[in-house]
Amino acid sequence: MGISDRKEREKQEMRKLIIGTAMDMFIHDGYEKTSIRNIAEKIEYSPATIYLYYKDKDELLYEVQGEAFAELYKAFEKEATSTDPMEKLEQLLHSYVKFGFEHPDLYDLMFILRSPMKAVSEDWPNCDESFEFLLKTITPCMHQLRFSDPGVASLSIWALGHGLISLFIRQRIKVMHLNDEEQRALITSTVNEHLRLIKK
Amino acid sequence: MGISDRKEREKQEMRKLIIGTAMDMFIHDGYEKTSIRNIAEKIEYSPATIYLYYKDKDELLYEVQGEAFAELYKAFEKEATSTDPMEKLEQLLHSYVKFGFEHPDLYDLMFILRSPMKAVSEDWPNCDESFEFLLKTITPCMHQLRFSDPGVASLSIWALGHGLISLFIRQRIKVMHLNDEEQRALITSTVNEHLRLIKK
DNA sequence: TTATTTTATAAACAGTGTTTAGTAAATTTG
DNA sequence: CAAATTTACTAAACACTGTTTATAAAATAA
Repeated sequence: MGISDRKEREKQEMRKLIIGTAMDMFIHDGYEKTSIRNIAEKIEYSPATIYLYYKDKDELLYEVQGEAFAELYKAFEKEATSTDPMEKLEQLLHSYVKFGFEHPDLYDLMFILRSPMKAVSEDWPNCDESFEFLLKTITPCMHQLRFSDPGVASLSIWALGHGLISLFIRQRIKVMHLNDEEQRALITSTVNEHLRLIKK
Repeated sequence: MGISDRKEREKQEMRKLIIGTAMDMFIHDGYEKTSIRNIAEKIEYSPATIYLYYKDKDELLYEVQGEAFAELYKAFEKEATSTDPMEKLEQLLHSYVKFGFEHPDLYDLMFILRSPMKAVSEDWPNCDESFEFLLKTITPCMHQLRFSDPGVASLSIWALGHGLISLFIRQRIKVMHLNDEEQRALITSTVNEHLRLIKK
């Protein structure tokens, strides 16, 4: 069965080539502005070929989201390393916001873009891990936090971070009449204030 | 000048017909799924006619956003009426979240959708008023809040509310494995907790 | 009534996601 | 090895999209 092994390998390589290229183009030009035809052109295949490996553009987004969630998790592992539970929680939130600042297009496609149908009906690939990281970081902090419920605590922290980044990325903070640098500084201040407020 | 008066009046009526229809369709089917052709068909004009009254689809969104921001402001005026500053602030945040729950498609187009170019270069119509409402509600509360800066205070409250609603609307809270009703309840709890935390 | 301006549209352009029918190459079978 | 079959790929088409242009009809001005 050497031939079917190689064929399977080649199939997986082709899939990797497609989503790798898709991810690059999503980051550079955004999801909506990246067309199947553009992706096909870059990998020097016909547009129809992509449909032999992926059901539709939605599935392409779904797969790229999986890669992106894995990258976020890696950032968490690298940056939220403190042995002190509270400090680790602070590092985690800062890591999340930093990810949004440094990879706005990835963040967009992970948390702002309309969910692909596959993600709604099934599960998000590598997304649970990141949320688990938050939950497991919060748990040992609960006695030092002004929350009684871990669900409320985690959602409060996540929503604040997400709210700040998504308002920034989609340029809604414009109503505050600040320039880019001032906006980033204000967001960082607000994150720090929130971390202060939730502490007992 | 009676004729040009009537013409101006007719022009404004046509504009109202177009954005009124556009708004209805944006709410029912969403911005992306509503096409200029669909709008034209509904008002029984050719697609090209719409371009005599509005520059492009972006401008249509910009105008509808204006209407939507005005509606949000009206909701604020109706629901945040307390004479007690702190209570008024609580009413305001609850009004904001309620607006998101009750008009998810409007909320989407106001705060989540990519900004129209016109809104980036110029100003958002009727958006400043709503943010001003928040600022003016917060100002007399400052001495009772655990914030020193009104900018941080207003952004913290806005970002939390927006974070919760946008994660809900774009179905990201799915990772917490709760049903729709549980999600709404958790969001309301988190709002109440935040209001408790920011108080001195 | 004629000339001019205004208003509306049919048709086209360049793009999109996706499907279908057909071809050429690789593999399996006799 | 040759024939049959499966696999991999693509050209072309379908049904859309936002937008522009050239043209016709209606309303107004001269």
